[in-house]
Amino acid sequence: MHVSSFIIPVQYPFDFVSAATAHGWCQLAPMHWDAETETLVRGERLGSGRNILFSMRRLDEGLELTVRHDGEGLTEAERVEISQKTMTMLRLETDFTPFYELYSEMRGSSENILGKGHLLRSPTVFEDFMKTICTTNITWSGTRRMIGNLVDLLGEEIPFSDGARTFPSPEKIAAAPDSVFAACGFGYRAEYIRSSAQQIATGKLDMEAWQDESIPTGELKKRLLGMKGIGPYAASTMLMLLGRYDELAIDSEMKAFVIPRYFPGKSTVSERDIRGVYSGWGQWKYLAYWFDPTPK
DNA sequence: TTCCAGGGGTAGA
DNA sequence: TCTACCCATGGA
Repeated sequence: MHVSSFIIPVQYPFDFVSAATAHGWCQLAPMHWDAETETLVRGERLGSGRNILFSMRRLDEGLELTVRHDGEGLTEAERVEISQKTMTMLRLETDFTPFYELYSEMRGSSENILGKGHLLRSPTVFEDFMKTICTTNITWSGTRRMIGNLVDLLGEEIPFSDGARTFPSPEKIAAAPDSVFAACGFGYRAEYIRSSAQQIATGKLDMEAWQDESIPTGELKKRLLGMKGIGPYAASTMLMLLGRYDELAIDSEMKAFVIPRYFPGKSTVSERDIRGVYSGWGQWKYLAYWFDPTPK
């Protein structure tokens, strides 16, 4: 086993712990958050064909990446690939300054928000899509179970990693037998997962192209809603993961947050009223909700 | 047993 | 555009 370690520069303020843990993605395989060491760990298959386990940790001089792998030392291309995946996962290239400025304007100070906003995402749009499908109409424990099963049953083994695996490719998921889908416990979501993986595996769909910032949000939303299994909630969640924060993903969780704070005494509130709560936040509505400090 | 979860597809108005 | 009904699965 080899352990390689290197540092990638980070522009501060950047709140790494917030980025890694502010939403539940760090609890979904093949990601793992070690709270004690404040380290984010993930299994990954590199373009070179090598399967690695890498972890990231904050240092004053930047983000330290530690990579476990077999065979020879990492090539320069592999280091670049790991760095790029890290940048994607933590949105290190996004400038949240306009959000902090608006936050300061709306709430009087940006002290509590500086460095936050980098909600963790997967290295690929495909992985986030699979995970988003598995958050619909199910408890969070169910989401974790389904994704954990998917990674255990179809992900590739990583040497010297204590059983860690990679997230399976679209091809692997598309080709998996029904028995594996049943064992994952997807329920009726199985056909959505299978068909989207097949569209990618057969080259009919390039989901990674959705990262293109020149696509208008409205157009992106239309494409998302055209996918089986993606409705208003899932489309808005995907838009957030794609770095578009102007839509709210209204689900039972958001209602449970908003109603006692903004509509005390009411048992139900229309989606229109919920949108009204964050209507003044322009391009940053989702983050305004996510980092809303309003007490109950 | 029934209800429902970080909803969505479909049919019918 | 809106509503009723159905959808697998597991936990409460």
